[in-house]
Parts: sequence; C-alpha cells; structure tokens
Amino acid sequence: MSVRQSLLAILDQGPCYGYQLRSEFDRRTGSTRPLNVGQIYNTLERLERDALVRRGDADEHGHVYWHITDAGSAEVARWLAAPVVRTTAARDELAVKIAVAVTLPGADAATAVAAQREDSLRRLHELRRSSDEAGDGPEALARAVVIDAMLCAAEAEVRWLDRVAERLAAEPQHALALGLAADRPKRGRPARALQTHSPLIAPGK
Amino acid sequence: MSVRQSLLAILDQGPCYGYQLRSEFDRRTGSTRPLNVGQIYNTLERLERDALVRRGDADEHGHVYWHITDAGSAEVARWLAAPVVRTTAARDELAVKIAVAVTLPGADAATAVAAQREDSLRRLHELRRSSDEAGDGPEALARAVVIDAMLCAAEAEVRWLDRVAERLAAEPQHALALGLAADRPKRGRPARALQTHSPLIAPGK
DNA sequence: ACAGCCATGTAACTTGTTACATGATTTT
DNA sequence: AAAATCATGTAACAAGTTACATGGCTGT
Repeated sequence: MSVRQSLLAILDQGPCYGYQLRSEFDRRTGSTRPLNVGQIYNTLERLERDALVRRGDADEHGHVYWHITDAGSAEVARWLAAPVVRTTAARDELAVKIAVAVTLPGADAATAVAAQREDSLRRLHELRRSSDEAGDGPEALARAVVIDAMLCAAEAEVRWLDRVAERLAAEPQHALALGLAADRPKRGRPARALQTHSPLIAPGK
Repeated sequence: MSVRQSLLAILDQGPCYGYQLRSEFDRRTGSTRPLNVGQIYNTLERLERDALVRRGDADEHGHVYWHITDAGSAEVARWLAAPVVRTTAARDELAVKIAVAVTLPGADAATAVAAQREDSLRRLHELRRSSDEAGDGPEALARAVVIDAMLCAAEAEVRWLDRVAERLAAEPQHALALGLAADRPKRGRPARALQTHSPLIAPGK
C-alpha cells in the first residue's frame, strides 16, 4: 500500500500523466525504488475504480492527465496523518523464517542465522558506501532519507541476528525442535486454551 | 512469501492436516503471527499446484494429511540456505511514505515523522512489556525471537525518524517541496539521463 | 440445547509485479 | 536507418487476506 498512496499524494500536488508520475515517484524516492511503468497505469485504473482519481482528456501532445478527486485528497490527508501500521500485510519474512527455522531439528537454524548475518553485513557496507557518495540538491535529500532507513534497518537486523545466535547458543538442545507437537489438536474442545498469548499485531482493517 | 515457505518447512517434518498446520505455525512463531485458517487451505492448494506437496487420503477421523514431495523438500532446503532478500516485494511502506512526504509542501513531513515516532515509541514500550513477561519452554523461545525482531526494528525506526527530523530541521526550506518538477519529461530522448543513481535493491527474480 | 471449538473448504478480492504490444519522437 | 526514450496500455499472475458455508464433536 505504498505505491498506490504515493501516486495519490503526488497527484494531490496537481494533475499528472502516467509517465510523468513515474519520474515524480523516482525523483521523490531518490531513485531507490524503481517502478515498472506498467504498474503506474494499473494503479491509476484502480484508483479510478475507487473514485480517488478522475481521468482527464488528452492534451495536444496526447498526454492523458489524471486529476485527484475530493475523496482522493481526503485519503491523502488520512494517509499522511495516520502512522503506518506494522505490519498487517507483509509479515516480516525474515523474522518468521528464523522463528520457524529455530523449531527445526538439525543445525539449520544456526546456519540460516549465520548466512543471513553475512548477507546483512554485506548489505550494510554497500549502504554505507552509497551513503557516503552524498551529492546535494533536493533529490539527494529524498535519497538520503531512504538510504538512512535501509541503514538503520540493516543495523537492527544484524543486532537481532546476534541476539538470536546468543539465544541458540544458550539453549541446551534447541528444545523446540521436537518435530511436530506431541499432542496434536483433537476434535472437540481443548482442555486448555491453545492461545495463551495475545497476538502482537493489530488485526487488519 | 513466508507463509507458503513456512508451511512447507513444517510439512518437511512430516505429514500434517490443514488445521494442524495452523497450530504448528502458531506454536513455532510464538503466536505472534495469527493466521486465518482459510489461508492454510489456499496455500496448500497452491503448493499442490506447484508440485511441492501431495494430498493424501483422509484417515479414520476425516483428517486430510498432506505430504511434501522431493521438489518440496528441495525447496525447503533452498529457502533455509538462501538469505532473505531485502526487499523486492513489500517495499518498506514507511520509508517510501516519509520520502514522499518530505517532498510535499507544508509542514506535512515533520508532522508525519512526529506522529510516526510517537506510534513507534508506544509500540516499543508494548514490546518491552511483552518481552519481560518471559515464560519458558520451547514456545517461549520462538516467541522471544520474534519479539526481539520487532524490538530491534522498532528501535531502528525511532533512530531513523530522529535522523530524518534532524535532516528536515537542517534543510533551509524543504528544498524538494517545489511541487511537480519544473522540467517535466518531454517526448524523445532527454538531454541528460534521468537515472543518475543505480537502484539500491536487487531486481525481482 | 447451546456455545464453542475442530476441521475443511470456496469465492472473492487486494496490492504488487512483470511481460508484452504498440506507436510516436528524437538523437546519433 | 537505428537506437533509445517517451508514452499508453493490456493480460496475466503471485501471495496475502478475509468472509462465508458447512458439519462434527464436546463440555456445560
């Protein structure tokens, strides 16, 4: 839900035609998130379907300009005001993967953690390099913001992986790795509730 | 791509029926990622379509057991060995959002950053609380791993947001917030390449 | 009897994404 | 003329997610 909303926010600045939206998106994200052109047109049609934009007539160059509607502007305001909710769609694949790997027999978990750590470190160094070749001007600010985000995320990832490795080393015998649960669910009501913990993420809208 | 792979990895431990897969997934993620039951069956059908699992006969209880295929096992091995690639699908919505917001006129960007920071801090405290009520046993390890991931991510988020706020404060006049680009793309070849930077993320498979 | 879980499934939908077709225009 | 870009679109698909239907079983 970020391409859709981003395009809408750009259209809130004034009418654009499709191809123009791509370069605006590129410019505003410092070219860190290349966007397939086709997706622009898909997204515009979906936004039109939802009555958030309106298709204008083509000008003398054949450019088809799209206009935001009042509902669209309201949606942009709502998007900007509301915090991004972590994370209904897009479950963190890495967290789930490692959590599952930890429950698998064999040394798989430690290996996966190590492999991921190597990869994260490599990425971290690349990002630091990108971050150094600063540049200036408005485009550079957008780019720096996104690179910072990736830097912080990569650092956090390494820190987390190290913590997981510690936990694995501390565990006597990957206690969870007992294959499938000994007591599988049976039909009928369970003696005790399975769900002892509350979910940590908000349910989707 | 984490539900699909996770279910496959669980099936690699031995045949399961659908409902059982849900409780296994819950158990192995410390109940931090509640899963709609229907998704299990969808995913199983898609895995069957891709020849990664095989549907077995129902037992005396009517339980339909699913078996992993050789291709499925190979896929699990591949998944565990390969690092998670950041981030082809699931562009980081927050990073894109803030990057775009920074390019919008008005105080929107600073407001959005502040709002998000508040939300992140709140989440951070909740997570610390969850982390303290430790518990023990194998389930607790899985849960701790996932909570750690969210903790590290939330901390990184706050750190990043502060850095963005600094940048915004340092910028004389949100220099990027000039509405749409003055020189819009024209037909034909551009004088200079638009894409001065290389994309930072690997293109999708 | 009733609530509530166990269990399987179907249909629909969302966003993201890519591959491809098509043609105009401009630079080399 | 060829290459590259500008520009608009279409068709298909992936994965995630939810809502709903259906029935069996069990504890109160």
